[in-house]
Amino acid sequence: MSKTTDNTPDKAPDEEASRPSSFIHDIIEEDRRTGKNDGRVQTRFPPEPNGYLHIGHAKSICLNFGLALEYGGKCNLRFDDTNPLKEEQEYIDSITTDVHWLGFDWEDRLFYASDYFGQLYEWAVQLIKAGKAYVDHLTADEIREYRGTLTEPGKESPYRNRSVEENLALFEQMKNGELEDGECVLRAKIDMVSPNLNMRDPVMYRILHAEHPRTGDKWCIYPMYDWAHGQSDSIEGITHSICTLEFEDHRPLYDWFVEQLGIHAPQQIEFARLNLTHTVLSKRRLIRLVKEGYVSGWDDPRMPTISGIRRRGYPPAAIRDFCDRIGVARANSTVDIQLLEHCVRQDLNLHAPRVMGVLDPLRVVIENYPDDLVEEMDAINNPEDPEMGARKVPFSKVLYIEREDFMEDPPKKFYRLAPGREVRLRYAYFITCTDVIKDENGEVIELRCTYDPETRGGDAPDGRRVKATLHWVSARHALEAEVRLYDHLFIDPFPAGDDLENELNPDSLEVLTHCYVEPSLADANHGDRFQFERQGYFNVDLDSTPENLVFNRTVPLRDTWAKIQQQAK
RNA sequence: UGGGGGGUGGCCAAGCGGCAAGGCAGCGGCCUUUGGAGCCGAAGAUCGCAGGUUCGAAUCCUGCCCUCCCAGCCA
Repeated sequence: MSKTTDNTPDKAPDEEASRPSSFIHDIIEEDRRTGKNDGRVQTRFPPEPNGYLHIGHAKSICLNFGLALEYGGKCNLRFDDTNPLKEEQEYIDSITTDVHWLGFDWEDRLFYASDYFGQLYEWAVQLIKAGKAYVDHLTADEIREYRGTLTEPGKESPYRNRSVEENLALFEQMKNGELEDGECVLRAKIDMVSPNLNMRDPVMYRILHAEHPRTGDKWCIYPMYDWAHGQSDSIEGITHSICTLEFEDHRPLYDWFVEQLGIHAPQQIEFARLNLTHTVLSKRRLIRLVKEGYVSGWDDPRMPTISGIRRRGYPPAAIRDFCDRIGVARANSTVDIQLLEHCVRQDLNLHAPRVMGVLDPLRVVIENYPDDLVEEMDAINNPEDPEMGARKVPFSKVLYIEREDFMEDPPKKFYRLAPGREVRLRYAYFITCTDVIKDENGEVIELRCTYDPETRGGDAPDGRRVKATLHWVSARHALEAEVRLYDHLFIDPFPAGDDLENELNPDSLEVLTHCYVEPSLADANHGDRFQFERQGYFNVDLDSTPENLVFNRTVPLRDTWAKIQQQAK
């Protein structure tokens, strides 16, 4: 993969910079101190290929790959593909794309749980021989009944004490496809009265005559998560197997299998998954949004999916920064989405070239400007980074400015253009509004202004000041564009995400047409990110063509004027 | 009313017995050819509650309250 500044995580161990601290770092550092695993750090990111990755996964990805980077270890990418009924190649492809996009590289360590089906089968036979596993012919319903409840102990299956020979023969039949789906399962023989339901003889294998994306029809028995995951970790020499809190109750089982087999024992460590305000991050709800058409797809720029935020224009470095800042802990929490937006702005402020674009155009005619003159004004590409250079922006007699930058009868604190008032056009001239033209409905359709030739570039030789600087675009030279404005998907900061009809923000998407942008944007490519001065950060959408430019508003600039207006209410 | 977790300013989160970091949000001000950015400043915490141990407790002990997870042949 290509390594660019934009896409390379900076986690090299350094002395002074404040290293992230968390209970996981503490565990790892203690392990290194005591020489556990020879001081090695090996992690993995283990997605199930049954959906698209979202910002919550990014937290796990940054954590796992980040720890490996910090401690000179390795992080594998492993697909947990043990359920052919739900998994598809499409998801595998999107996941690898997304992890790479986030800036992480698993080199030659791309693995699949299905790589280990053979080994898992042998180990299962080993457990059967040790009297630690048995084939159970109870139906699914019966197994549930026998499992007991949270407060009542379970009871043992009548098949629990079959002989080793019988179990071996039956398991062989399961593997050979001689039995029907659901006819029986292989179970671990542990403890039916354990207060931890996971220990009440958990199912290890079920029969599924299903085509697997990678192993095809080679297998008709598939391992359950608990049986596959820890053993896969062990095979790969994982030292710290990091997962989310809901697997905490599975840890005793994870440890039990590894101990019975006498194989390398990774340490499972659980952390709290990410929740974000104004959105949902559960796979089920995200699927509904897509399948029921509330959004245009998995990559709709309003979606919290990696593909969605990528299309929206969020830089991967901003996501990484966000993941560093939210920390890792065991307390369930919901992070304010404003922190994510802050990280996006901070990255884009430094890296996005500035351009001018008018979203809601108001025509301005400079009456004392020569009819056919065109001047090329010098504009700085990024005041935060001189290395980004400068460009020329054409100026002429007829311009467009932002409609909201003019008020006929301005309130107190409104510094922008008004009748008789002088303001600066960015990188161009001071202009003064001399007349307001309206249509028959009284709506302002054009402004007449004069300019001061002495102020070329934006400074007055006599030292006089103006209170506002407006962005603008030359009417003759401007490119027409469509601009899509986005807002939070859900109105409520803590949506249940079930009653979509009422919970979704009806204004989460606003499409603006007939916007005008400066001509330099003609060569912009898909994904290119810009700051439209005074408005926000935008990128070129996938739908954009040279004939029909389309921009997404990634995130607006902070807007203190809007705040003042709010306070006035 | 079984088991396993968690409760530190509005939101995250450090802290690991010596006297509550930091970030986001919010609030002032400075600066500014983006009302952006940047800079400066102030404010904000009975550390879930109640006891106890200790010279000293957010940190240790006890009890209580609240909250999250678990009864898939999903992961």
